[in-house]
Amino acid sequence: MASGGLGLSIDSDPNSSFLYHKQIEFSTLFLNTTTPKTSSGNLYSHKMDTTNNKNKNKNKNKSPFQVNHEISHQPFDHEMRPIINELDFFSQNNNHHNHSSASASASTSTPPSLNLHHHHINDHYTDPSLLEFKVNTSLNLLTTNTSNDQSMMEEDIASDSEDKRAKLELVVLQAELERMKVENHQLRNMLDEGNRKYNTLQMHWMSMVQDKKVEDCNEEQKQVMGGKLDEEKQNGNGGVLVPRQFMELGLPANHSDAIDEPRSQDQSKSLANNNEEGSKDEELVLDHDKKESDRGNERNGSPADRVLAANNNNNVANFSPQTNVEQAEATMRKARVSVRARSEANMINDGCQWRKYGQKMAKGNPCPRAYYRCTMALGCPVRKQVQRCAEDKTILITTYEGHHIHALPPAAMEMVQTTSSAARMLLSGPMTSADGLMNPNYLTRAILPYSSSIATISASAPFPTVTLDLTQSPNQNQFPNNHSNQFQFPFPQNFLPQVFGQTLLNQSKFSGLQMSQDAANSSQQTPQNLADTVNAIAADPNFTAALAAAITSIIGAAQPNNNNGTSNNGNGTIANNSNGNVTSSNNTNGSPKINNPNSSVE
DNA sequence: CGGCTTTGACCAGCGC
DNA sequence: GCGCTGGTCAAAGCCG
Ligand SMILES: [Zn+2]
Repeated sequence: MASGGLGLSIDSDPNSSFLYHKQIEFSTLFLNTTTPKTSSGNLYSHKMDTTNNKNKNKNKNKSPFQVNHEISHQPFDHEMRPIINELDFFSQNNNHHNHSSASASASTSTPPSLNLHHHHINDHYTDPSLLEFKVNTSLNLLTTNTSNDQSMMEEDIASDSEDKRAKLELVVLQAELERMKVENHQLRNMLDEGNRKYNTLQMHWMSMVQDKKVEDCNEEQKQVMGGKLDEEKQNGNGGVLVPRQFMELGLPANHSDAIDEPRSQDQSKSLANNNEEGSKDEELVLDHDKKESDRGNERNGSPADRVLAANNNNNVANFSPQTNVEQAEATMRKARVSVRARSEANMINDGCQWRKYGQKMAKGNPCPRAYYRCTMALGCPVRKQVQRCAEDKTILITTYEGHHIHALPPAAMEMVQTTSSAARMLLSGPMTSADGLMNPNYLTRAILPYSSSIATISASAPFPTVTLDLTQSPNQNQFPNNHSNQFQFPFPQNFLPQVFGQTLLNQSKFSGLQMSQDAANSSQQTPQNLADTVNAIAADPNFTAALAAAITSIIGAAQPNNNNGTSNNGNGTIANNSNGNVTSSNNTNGSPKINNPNSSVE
């Protein structure tokens, strides 16, 4: 609506913004005025005369050079009118040369004096003296009230033209404002794009470095406990399926795949940072015995527990020196995936068969919490808790824990993929180093693209938990108070991620499920190792801190407001609405299948 | 009768 | 040590 709307083609270049145009003109102007006796300097003086009487009067009393110099600086201060004149001038020139139609419209609406001057300038462009003379003449005509009718008419025309110009300027400014907005938006997009690419490269680099480090660690571990590894392999091959799984869980050395490397690195890193390595190892062993083995030894009632006990005993007997493995195992078994979904039914149909083994009244929730155990395979250690949300009883919260030892039906796969995507995004998502180091209850958040799911991950010990919220739209503002902590972040595809991915739920063990994000690593890694590593990673504050530091270094520049070191709550949230780099295969539709089991949660 | 649910009891962890 | 809470067990009962 701006250019040409009033018959004047102010901006000859529709793609360029007004301000940019102005700046370019300014630079040209300044350069010209710094050079004495240049024709362009007089040109500006002349242009001022045509539009500004005050300047025109001033110009009369000054030498051409002074006038030119003074006026040339006015646009730099605040006055926009000279700028437009200048633009107008050049646009007319451009129009003359490039756009005959536009120049025609401009000439029709331009006062005769303007055209006259313009032509004079063009005609005598190379003669400063003549030009100056013309300028003075023009001044007299416009500013002095002579009895010349023609001068009166020109004055009226000039006043009319000023009104038009004022309107035109307003319109032009508005248009330019719009252009600026659009351009600003485009620049932002470019910046985001650049940041995203940079992040991806950074993540890739980190993963490569990490892999290399962990390979070294694995080699060392193999040298230390080579015999035990063979023993472990024998158990895994000849034993029952269930024990083998747990052996895999706790035995990264069995698989020198890259997936084990992050954990080893993390732990080696943590150990290196800890001066009390020996005592820490002992604590880890004891803790593991207490938490896992003792339970199994004392409770041999259920087959699952017997399996747990057997595995724990094996692990302890075989790998008590290998605290890394045990720590990872203990951590992994505690990793959880929580799914929130609206359901009138009492349980989400996740494709598995469950047997209820307990029910308790949870604190702060009038609805009881039901405990289920997977019965699809004998000894499957997977358990889940089902509970209705206290605030909204239509929301069913299902929390999974453990890893299936059997193939899963398609219905379960959907849940797996959805949750995996969420976990992958969350793990690969950013967090500040401060969050990772200072806040044990680190929480991040992601909005799954192409789905109405919002996922959060809490790395709080001892249960790293991924929460997939299927009840809300990503558009909803769930954390109005945390906008300052939210920023876009693209998820790298090849970082650890694919990892967590399969993981916490790990429903895909032995199922041959391929993550959509099949990086070369994932194809080489066993799902169990993925799960193992992911859980260890999620629970390892050192790793999360390192990851956070790296990511923060990237994001910090783009998001200065992101408080790296001043996060004062443990729930600093990070929102991701990136829809670019996450190749999520999840087809979540926000309405998981519901069945009507006999069990009752309420 | 087998599988499942119900439900009270038990245990461990944690904070005071 | 005590109480609270979460998690689990297992006997009893229900159901197809
Ligand atoms: Zn299972």
